[in-house]
Amino acid sequence: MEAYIGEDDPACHAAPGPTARNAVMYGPPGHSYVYFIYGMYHCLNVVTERKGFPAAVLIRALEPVDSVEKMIGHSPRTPHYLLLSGPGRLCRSLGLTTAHSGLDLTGDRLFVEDHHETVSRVTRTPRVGIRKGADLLWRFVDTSSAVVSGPGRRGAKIPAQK
DNA sequence: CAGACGATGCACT
DNA sequence: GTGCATCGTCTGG
Repeated sequence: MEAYIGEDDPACHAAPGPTARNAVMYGPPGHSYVYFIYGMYHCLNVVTERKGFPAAVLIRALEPVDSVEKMIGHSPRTPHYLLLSGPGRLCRSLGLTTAHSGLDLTGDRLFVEDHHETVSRVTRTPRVGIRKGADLLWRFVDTSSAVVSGPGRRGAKIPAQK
């Protein structure tokens, strides 16, 4: 995941100030922010800060635990171990679009569950795919999960699918 | 209203 | 390693 924090973060969608697109980032935390990029991909974010302060974390990868067949249906040509690896693929495999933006993630349409799992090791790296703000180490990788997303992650090792 | 560009992924060399 | 697909959003006129 990657953090995008406030109007002072040059890579944050809220850097230009409030617009129609980033409005949800100014809303209450715990809500989804899905945006459309490069004419063909969507990216999923979670709004993290209080209402009025624009910040969110971009979800770059998740570990598939269920409904893998459905994901394959959305991404027929994607190798199974990469279904949720990469923000664009992740949204495509889950069928997420801008129609899923602004949803309460404690609701029942799109939500986050607490399974009381802990991450043993987290590595900080520069954020991927941006020009501005590239010096900030605001990308956080679960080192225990070998699925690593983003350009230049060549040779990333993938854990066995369950 | 036109033009530039991007928090990407994938095919191809 | 390079290039391209493809379009919503923002900026400037």
